[in-house]
Amino acid sequence: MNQNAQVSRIQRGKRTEIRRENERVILDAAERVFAEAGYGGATMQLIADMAGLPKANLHYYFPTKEALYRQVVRNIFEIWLHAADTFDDAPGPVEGIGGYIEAKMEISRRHPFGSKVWASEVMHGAPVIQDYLETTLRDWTVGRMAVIQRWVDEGKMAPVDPRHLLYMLWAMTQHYADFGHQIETLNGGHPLTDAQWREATETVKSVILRGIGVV
Amino acid sequence: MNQNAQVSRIQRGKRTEIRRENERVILDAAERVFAEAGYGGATMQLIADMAGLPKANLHYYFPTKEALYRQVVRNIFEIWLHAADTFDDAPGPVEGIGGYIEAKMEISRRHPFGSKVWASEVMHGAPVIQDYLETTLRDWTVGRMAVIQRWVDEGKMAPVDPRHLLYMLWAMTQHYADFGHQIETLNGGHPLTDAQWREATETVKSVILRGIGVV
DNA sequence: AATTATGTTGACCGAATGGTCAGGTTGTGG
DNA sequence: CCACAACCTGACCATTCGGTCAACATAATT
Repeated sequence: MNQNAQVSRIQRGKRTEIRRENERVILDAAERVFAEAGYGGATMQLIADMAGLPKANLHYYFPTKEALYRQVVRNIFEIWLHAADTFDDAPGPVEGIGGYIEAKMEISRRHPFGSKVWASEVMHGAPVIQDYLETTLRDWTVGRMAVIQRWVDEGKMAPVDPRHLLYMLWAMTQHYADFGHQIETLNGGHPLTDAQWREATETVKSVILRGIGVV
Repeated sequence: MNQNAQVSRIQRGKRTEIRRENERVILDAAERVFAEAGYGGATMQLIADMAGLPKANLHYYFPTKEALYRQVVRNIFEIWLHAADTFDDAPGPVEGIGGYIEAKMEISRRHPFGSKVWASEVMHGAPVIQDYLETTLRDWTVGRMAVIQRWVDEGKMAPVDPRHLLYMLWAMTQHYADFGHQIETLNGGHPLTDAQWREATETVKSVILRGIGVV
């Protein structure tokens, strides 16, 4: 019975499980190495070492360095998009934008490597995910801009350009991940504590919400 | 006489002039290539091609790739620091912070490559300019935080955490350089026009200044 | 138990990269 | 005009990198 319980919970064939686990380990290691060294600076050997696997094994699961990188970037992009769920059902800018800031700050904290990979990719001209920018991200942006514009029209917030407001939100929240090293250095070399993260989030929220004329 | 005029204006010895000019050309090309490809992705050959010089000539002026990179980063850092001159003699937050935003937005526009190199360097853990972060930047930051805190104490602005306010300013202004490609893509593939840059600057300024309780 | 499909890995390869160097050219000071 | 110094560069080298492959090990299937 013990065996059955295990099988039904996790093991749907050991093969699939091995594959799932190895892909996860490799992707985690790759995300970190790509973030710390950049695409050009990252080597398959380094990723392999961090994953605890021989290099040839990486090429068994991901045919090329670019394919591996592509998968890492797409994973981040998914997380990134879902942060906007808070936007959709919000009755007004206080909950919508305030919640979005909180969600994105949380992502910066939980996924600093992914955020850096994304930033690096965009900074280098988005060679891999240009199509995503032109389709998914574009649609997403247009949709949220419409929501913000509606709030403006309904007098729920000051008449702020929705596009640049979105850019400001992205910039500030991602800054805490992408420039985390600089922030840490200016914090005496220590990572931000729980309280400091809360402080940062609250400061951003209060300045922005007051800045768009709510509260 | 024509010869004398030229000599007195630019040529203080042709040798020094050649050196100055070549170093400038190399540094410009390097800044661009490092920004677009990252440190690891940049090659001396690529920089040489962009500078229109043979690769061996680069090594004559800059012994190693790292030395060249180091010089590029330091040049950016200098520009970056000078943007805060507006801070010093300002009577209050409207002029001080408003002027700082304008100055940094202008830098993002004029030196997009440099900004990206800086961002890349910090994102990768500042391997080259860590000492600068710990000394120059730290002192700079402490100084400006004091100015902001004084404005708060004098009741000239809302009680906003100076440190996080500075981070917000850096984040938003640099975003327009570092994520310029994303912004351009979302702008239909066209670079921001003069009017759009003004719009961006004004939006950032108005939201922030209102957000810190002035105007 | 035998056969097949999937996973594993050390050894290897061609290409590219950072850097060197010898032998040249050009400017400069005497 | 000469000699020295600064500048220039094609050819070259050692190293490293992404990627391949053959041989092997393990799991699934019949």
